[in-house]
Amino acid sequence: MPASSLKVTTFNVNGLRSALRKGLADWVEREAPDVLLLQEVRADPMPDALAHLGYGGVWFPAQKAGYSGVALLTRHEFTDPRVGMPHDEMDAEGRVVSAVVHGIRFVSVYLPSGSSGEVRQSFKDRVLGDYQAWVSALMAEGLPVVIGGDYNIAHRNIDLKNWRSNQKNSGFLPHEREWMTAHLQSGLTDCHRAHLGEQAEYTWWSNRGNAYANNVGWRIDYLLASGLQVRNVCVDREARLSDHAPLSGMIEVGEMLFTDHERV
Amino acid sequence: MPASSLKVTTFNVNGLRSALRKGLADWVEREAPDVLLLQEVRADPMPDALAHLGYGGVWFPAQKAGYSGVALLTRHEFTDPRVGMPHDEMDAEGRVVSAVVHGIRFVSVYLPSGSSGEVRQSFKDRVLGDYQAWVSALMAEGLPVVIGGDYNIAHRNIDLKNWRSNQKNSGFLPHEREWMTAHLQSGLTDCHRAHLGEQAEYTWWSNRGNAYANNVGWRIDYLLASGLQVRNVCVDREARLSDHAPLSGMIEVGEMLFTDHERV
DNA sequence: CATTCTAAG
DNA sequence: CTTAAAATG
Repeated sequence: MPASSLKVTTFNVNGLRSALRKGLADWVEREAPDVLLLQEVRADPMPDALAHLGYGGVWFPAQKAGYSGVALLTRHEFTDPRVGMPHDEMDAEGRVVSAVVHGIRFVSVYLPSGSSGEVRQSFKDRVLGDYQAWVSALMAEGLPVVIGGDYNIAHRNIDLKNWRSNQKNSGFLPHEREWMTAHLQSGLTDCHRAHLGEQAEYTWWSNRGNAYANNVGWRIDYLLASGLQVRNVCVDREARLSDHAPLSGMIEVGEMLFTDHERV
Repeated sequence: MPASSLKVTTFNVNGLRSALRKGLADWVEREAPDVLLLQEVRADPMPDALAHLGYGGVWFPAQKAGYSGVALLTRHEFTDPRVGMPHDEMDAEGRVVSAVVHGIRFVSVYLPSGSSGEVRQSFKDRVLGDYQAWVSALMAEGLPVVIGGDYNIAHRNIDLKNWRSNQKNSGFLPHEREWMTAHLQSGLTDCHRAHLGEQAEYTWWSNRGNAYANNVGWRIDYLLASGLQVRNVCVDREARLSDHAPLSGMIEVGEMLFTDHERV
């Protein structure tokens, strides 16, 4: 067996059942990610959803039915699954899950939206600090880390179509952008941005108006990495399985990390 | 102009907006009822819905949005529109509307369902007495009366597929059936039954299971008449615009009742 | 099981 | 605009 690689996909499915109705299973079969990080599952755990393609994993639903919820699915063996982080409010909403696959800690995260009003914005602001601390502690454990998720923050002007008119809107507030800068400076590479250079590419388009047709989008989904490189990062804008697009990348892995029965 | 007739249709649309999406306007254009009695409109008044076909009329929505609501639409002039009856609970739910067309008082009525539990069954039972008194008073006014509506009661064994297993279910309870017998004996003809003889024909099929395909239905929608005859009563089982079928009949009317500008 | 409303995004 | 749930039938 030659030196191999792991494909990782992060995807806010906006309702796993909805995405499945639209053909998510075919997409997953075609794209065959080794690790699939899902956000906004909006359902109780569905271990059977992609089991026929060999995927198992960790589910972390919100307490409230039909709301939020994340999952980490993989065709490989995984260890040390963890759900939540030390933040009661956040954990009630099923927003972080992680596990180790081939010596890499993968994280699926769905940071809160603040767009529905002050209450949720201040919740989001409170979460950001605790999440940063949690990620720093995770990185300090020594394993390489790959985070995929919906941060509900566009980092820079090139990360949304209309940055000028959105400077007072949640998701592009100055303090959110500064938090994102600090988050990356804490030791994470924004793999998608690294791959794009200064080009614009979005991962989410509002359902309202003709945002998708006019490519009036935001880049709020990220693949972040610490201690390894993610190459070939790409957005599948054509998937149309959600209001977000799947974001994928390749991780180079030495052959010694694989065992035969895991690679079918 | 020869002696003419009025076509009347009663139809529980289970959401007027839904029925319009499924082609109600085409159905109305094709069938061209002179008077259209609607139940379960489940929307605020929609005077524009069938205006392009010449229909205007009286709307009586429930106070609660998206719930219940009746209407009486006609291509003719109408007088003395009335909404509700003296029953606060009933009137809050938009369940009776009437108007006079060509000297005939038409009524659109949607009697409550009792199937969701005791509270609603006892509401239904209370309504039945007051509704009977209201209809008797209406008939005493002297005009011929045509009532079209969803009574949520199957009268006799032949009025539902599985009468044996439904004897303890709301809609076929002994006291409801007795009420219906008394209602008819108060001076109303069950025009559909009169037309059918002892044949079975249903007007509603549950959405659950394969009730429609297996014709496991109930006859709970009625055309009732006092002081005139309704002929050619027919159910359009094929319409598929609702879980109910439209029920129509013809009323013979002397030519002197028509004025030219009303017949386009 | 289908409709509409609500909360949320 | 879309999802999913809740209430209602």
